[in-house]
Amino acid sequence: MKKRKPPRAVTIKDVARMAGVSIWTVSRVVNERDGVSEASEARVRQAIKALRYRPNIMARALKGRATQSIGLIIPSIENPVFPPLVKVIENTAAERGYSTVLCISDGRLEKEAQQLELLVDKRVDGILFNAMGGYHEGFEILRETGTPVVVIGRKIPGFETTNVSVDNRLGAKMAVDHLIRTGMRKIAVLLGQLEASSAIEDRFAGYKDALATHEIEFREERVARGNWSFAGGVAATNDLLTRGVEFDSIFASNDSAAIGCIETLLANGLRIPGDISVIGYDDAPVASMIRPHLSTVRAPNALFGVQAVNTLVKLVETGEDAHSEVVFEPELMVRDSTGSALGS
Amino acid sequence: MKKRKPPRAVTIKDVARMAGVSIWTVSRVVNERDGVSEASEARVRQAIKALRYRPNIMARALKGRATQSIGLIIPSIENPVFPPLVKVIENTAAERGYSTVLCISDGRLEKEAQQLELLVDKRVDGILFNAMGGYHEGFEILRETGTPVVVIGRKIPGFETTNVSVDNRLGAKMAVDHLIRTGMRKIAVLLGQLEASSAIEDRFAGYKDALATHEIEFREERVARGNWSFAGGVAATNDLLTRGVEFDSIFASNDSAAIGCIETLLANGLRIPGDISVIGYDDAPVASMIRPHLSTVRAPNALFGVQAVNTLVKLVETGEDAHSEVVFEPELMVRDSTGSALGS
DNA sequence: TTGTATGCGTTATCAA
DNA sequence: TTGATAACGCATACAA
Repeated sequence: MKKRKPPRAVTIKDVARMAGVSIWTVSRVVNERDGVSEASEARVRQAIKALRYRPNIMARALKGRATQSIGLIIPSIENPVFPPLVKVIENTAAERGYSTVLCISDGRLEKEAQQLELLVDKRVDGILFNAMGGYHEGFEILRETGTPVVVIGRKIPGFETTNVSVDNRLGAKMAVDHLIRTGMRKIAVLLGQLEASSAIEDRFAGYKDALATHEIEFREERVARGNWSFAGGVAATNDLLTRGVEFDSIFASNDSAAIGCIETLLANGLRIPGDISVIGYDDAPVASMIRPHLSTVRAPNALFGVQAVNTLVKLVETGEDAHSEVVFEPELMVRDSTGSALGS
Repeated sequence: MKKRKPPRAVTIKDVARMAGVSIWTVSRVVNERDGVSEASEARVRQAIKALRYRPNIMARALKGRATQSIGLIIPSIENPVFPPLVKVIENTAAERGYSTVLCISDGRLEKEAQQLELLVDKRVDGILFNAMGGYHEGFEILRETGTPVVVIGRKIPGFETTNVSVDNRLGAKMAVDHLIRTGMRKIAVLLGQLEASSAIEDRFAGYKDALATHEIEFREERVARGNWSFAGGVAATNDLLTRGVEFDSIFASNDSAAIGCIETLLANGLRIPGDISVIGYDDAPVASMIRPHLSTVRAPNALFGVQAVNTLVKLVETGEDAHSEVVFEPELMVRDSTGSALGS
């Protein structure tokens, strides 16, 4: 069992010694600040290369400078909306010179709080927080330590921060409006568990908005709740079916559930959209992979992620404490799981 | 533009002062080492709580102790195999007390090297490296600095490390064997781009193995290459179709491509598995969401991720430099896109 | 233009 | 059982 050779020991001192200058000079060169003669600079650079010197980020951070890393908290990575978001965030952050510490909260409030604390301890320069929407007293650590945070995807009621979100309520209304435009009237809705995420309730509200706009009566029996997942969609649809609820279309509040829903309807011999129209939410990549191609609502994830990172970086680098808010509008994606608009 | 209040300033000194002891005592208490009287300990704990003291990890790291974080490099997060892997890795790492710095390499060798360097600079305690399989001289930084690394998913030829991988060649052979057992003989294969990943070539080799075992002639014309993605699957299948190649089944070397393939076949009026059998690889969640449910090969991702983290943590904590190797066996998942076995 | 000395928050050494 | 003090590697105020 040979041991690894001890971790690198070449410090700024070694470079200074080799270049025959003081550490002050080396420091200036490394940080690309002027005040160093060209001759010295050249010698320092040479020494740096020869010694393969790399500055110790810990020591820098200890001196009060930034760690050049941000934290990212998301509830899940298996929900297909998140991978594209994570990708664009990691990418944008990297371009801006920050690395990304990933935390997955499983949508549990205490875990969110605990991860927030962890990230603060790790001295990340800022945090991108895709919260479930609930408030936890542990969140106050952000205030106490002054750690910049941008809450993404939705807002946390009662906890004022900078926000970058998508209008879930509007998106849901757009989806249901579309169903109504294609002649549907008996519209069932698939929701996630009550306590899961505030986004769910926003989408529920949008559903009701659409109904109200078109003066369609809301019926509690047309609401089915399950997990926000494929299995949840299957279960909720079966529930609808076995309860003998009358419906001509379904608004599933996320794509995974919508796909489970479609699967179940097809398994029951129903045609889509012939017998039942189905519309999802999120426009996950799968949406255009399944048959029939799923009509859905797209959140502008790329824009969204870039905006979130840029907003956070601005907060970090200016040291400001402004509570701005950006709300993106979703976009309706009409594909094959819903009929075409009537008349009009 | 109000500025944020300056970051927390409560240090070990403040605690010592408040508790009326020296920093030595506080340090011992914080690190749960003995040699402190109960009376002192109680006072210190009280002060810690009152002051909301939290140790500065940077200072600790500077003193040579670990950063309690690991780096994770993956080529993509949008390929559906990775989210479950990332999840289990983040989770296991967190349980072991490590946070995860995520880097997405886009499958580019230079980016892999650059991210390796970044992670080393960030002083992560170890790196989980899902490499594309190619070698880059930048990898040597791991050697130079003695940073523990576990290469996961596949091996890097010519770069000896600790490895946790899945036998891609065997998995591919299992898939094609299954096709053959169900009576198929004219088996086409969908591959990713040549330079993309060594896993692709391993799976290609497994395909040839199966053919050879059953004394079926290998025909170059039955090979189609595209991106390892839905779009790639569509393109490759169209290629096969327009070239008029004869085939009774397709082995798509990943699930996304398989789904693109199925989409294309169905769009061309072919029945699955009636006319053409299709088998994928990876058992991504989508595999069981589409119709027909996709037969595929599953890599034991959960086990795999746990094993990878544990192996890395062991390397980190023991300081050993052993080059072990663990190879997991894949599992055949027979679903509805292939026929049932004949005779036997 | 360059060097010296100090401090950042910890842990570890060595006395007391 | 404790305390004072020296590193750790770097940035910087102050001197030269």
